Amino acid sequence: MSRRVTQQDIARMTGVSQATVSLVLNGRAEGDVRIAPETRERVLEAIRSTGYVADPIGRRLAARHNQILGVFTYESVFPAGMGDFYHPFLVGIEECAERIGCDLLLFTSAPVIDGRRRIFHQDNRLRLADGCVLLGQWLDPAELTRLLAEGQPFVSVGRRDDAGGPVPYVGADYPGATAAQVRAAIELGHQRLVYVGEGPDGPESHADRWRGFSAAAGPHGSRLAAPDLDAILVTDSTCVFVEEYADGVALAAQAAERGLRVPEDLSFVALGDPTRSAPTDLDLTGFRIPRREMGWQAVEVLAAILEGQPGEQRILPCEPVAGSTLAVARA
Amino acid sequence: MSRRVTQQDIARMTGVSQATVSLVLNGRAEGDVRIAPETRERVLEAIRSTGYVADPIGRRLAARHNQILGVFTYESVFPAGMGDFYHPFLVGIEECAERIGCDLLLFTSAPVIDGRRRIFHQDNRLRLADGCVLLGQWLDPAELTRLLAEGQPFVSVGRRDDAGGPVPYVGADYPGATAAQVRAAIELGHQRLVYVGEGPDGPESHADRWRGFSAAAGPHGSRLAAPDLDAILVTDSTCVFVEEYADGVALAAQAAERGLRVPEDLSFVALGDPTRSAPTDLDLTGFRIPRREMGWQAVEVLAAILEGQPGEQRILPCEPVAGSTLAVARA
DNA sequence: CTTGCCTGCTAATACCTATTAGTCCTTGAC
DNA sequence: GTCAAGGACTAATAGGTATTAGCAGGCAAG
Repeated sequence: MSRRVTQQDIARMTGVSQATVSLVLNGRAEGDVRIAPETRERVLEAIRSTGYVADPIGRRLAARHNQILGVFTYESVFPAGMGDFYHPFLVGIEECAERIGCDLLLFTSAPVIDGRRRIFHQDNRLRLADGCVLLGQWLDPAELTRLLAEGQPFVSVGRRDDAGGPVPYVGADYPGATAAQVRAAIELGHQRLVYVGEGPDGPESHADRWRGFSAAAGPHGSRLAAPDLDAILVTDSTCVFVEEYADGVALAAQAAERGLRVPEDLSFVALGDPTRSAPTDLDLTGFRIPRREMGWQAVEVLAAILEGQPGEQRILPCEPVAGSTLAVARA
Repeated sequence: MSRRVTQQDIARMTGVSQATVSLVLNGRAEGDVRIAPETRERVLEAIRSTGYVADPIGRRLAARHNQILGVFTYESVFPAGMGDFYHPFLVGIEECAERIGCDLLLFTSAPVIDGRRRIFHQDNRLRLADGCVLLGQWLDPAELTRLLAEGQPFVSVGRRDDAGGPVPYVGADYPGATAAQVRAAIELGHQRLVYVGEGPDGPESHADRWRGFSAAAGPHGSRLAAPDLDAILVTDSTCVFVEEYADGVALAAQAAERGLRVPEDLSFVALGDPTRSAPTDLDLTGFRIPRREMGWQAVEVLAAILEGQPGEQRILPCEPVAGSTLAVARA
């Protein structure tokens, strides 16, 4: 359990200074500082024989960066109950981090207050990482504002409204993807469309879907906050657009129970992948969120920020899913 | 983008020394060092107004620990192809880390050489964390030996053979769980049992299964390295024990194609959960690896090591799964 | 012999916090 | 008036690395 080997030790062993060891290690022999080849060899030999490796902490302290990217999630990082919705994001994040040679720090220690994690608290550890990726449906605007103000390098996965300035993000084109689905429905003859979900009252991702829906549906569209089949039937709609995949599954099942055929009597479109697990063999029409790609690109954008470039805002397209729950409107 | 606030800044603002700021922050006013309440208040006020938070790097350098646990996996941390076999371990690790207030550092940057990650390489970053959890079917014994020799605090998820000393681990009772399945089969009248897999030639987890199998089956048991149905039929066995769940699924399908009824003509027992994804509606008899619990307890053991206690070796029981592929032996 | 330049290195410092030894001041006891 | 006993701090240091300014010695040109 002997003390760890340091540059100082190597220096003493080879009769040079600690600075020389550092220089040899970093191959900084080009330019203004020179090391004689035989000295270099002696030092390298000592390093080899002791198995010395630089302490990343010291490195970080001196160099001000340490190739660590933080990942902050407002829910559990490894989702148990969320139907693995976040998993693909993490896969993308990991892949890109690996490619650029960064480690990932999961802020699991952030205390959970009122059911969600908080970034800022008395023992804020964000600075441990060079920068960080934020993941979650809803991010506290106050915390975003503060991150921005402090110049903390970060990127949000998912579009965010300005928070005292533009927020760097990699989002999905919910408005475009939603509008495309609405147009498809209209072309199939649907005259009355209903949107089920929080829409403008929800987080950005929900508001975006609603924007796309209302722009494309115009006067043909209406909205219900709760997944209530009776209320839907009252609107006399023929096509239901659900924010939450699981709501779609549940509503379709209810409709079937009442003798309505899906999709002949009532069509369903899901605006994205399931965030809650929804065991079913129903294959809802809708679109796929490019989650892995979003994770990957978020790291890409973060890396660019860390190199001094301005924070980007990217929107990625969603891939349509044909599914089996959208049909020609009933007569 | 101003420089980060340090204790020095707070000290200058309030006209005290950096040491005083540190003392106030750490509430060390008890015992031998005292701070006047009004000074304390001034400092706290400055901290509040600037939003100062301690830099974890400085902390780590000075205090020698930083509440970070490393997670090293020989494969991807977020498994894409592994059928999510590792996911439950990570869930357990995260839960326990959260409980004890630690962050998790995923060593995604470790370079992949010959298809697997290496712990030791020119830029070893293990020291970044207080200790680390090792995850993977096969861990390089040379690396384990070195970790042990260097006194690096670590815990393996999964039993490991000694590597120049006992390795701290949290493993599953594969011998016991396997033996129980064998005894169950024997009680159902099976006379010839065959084990399909690497067994003694594989990693510890496979060798353990084989040990349990051969001890319980005695002369009734034999082993085949490859999942080859013809070879199995040649042995005239009535019950097949597969190391890999996916092999069991494939073999059962082949058997069915040849007109053999499963389990009436041929029984199958899977020795653990699927490591490769195996889409099927077949519910193999066997046992469940307590993966979440193993992850959780690994962190527990690591935490104990970090507090100076000796590294433990724990073996957790596996829960039997009744399934539908084990029946009374054919006459 | 001076000047200047080059080579090969080292001393010093910065980075940020935690801890310990010690200093200065006030107050109370004798 | 002296001494002791706290109280309230601060100075100094450690911890490991990267960087920069600078120094000693040798050599060539003038």
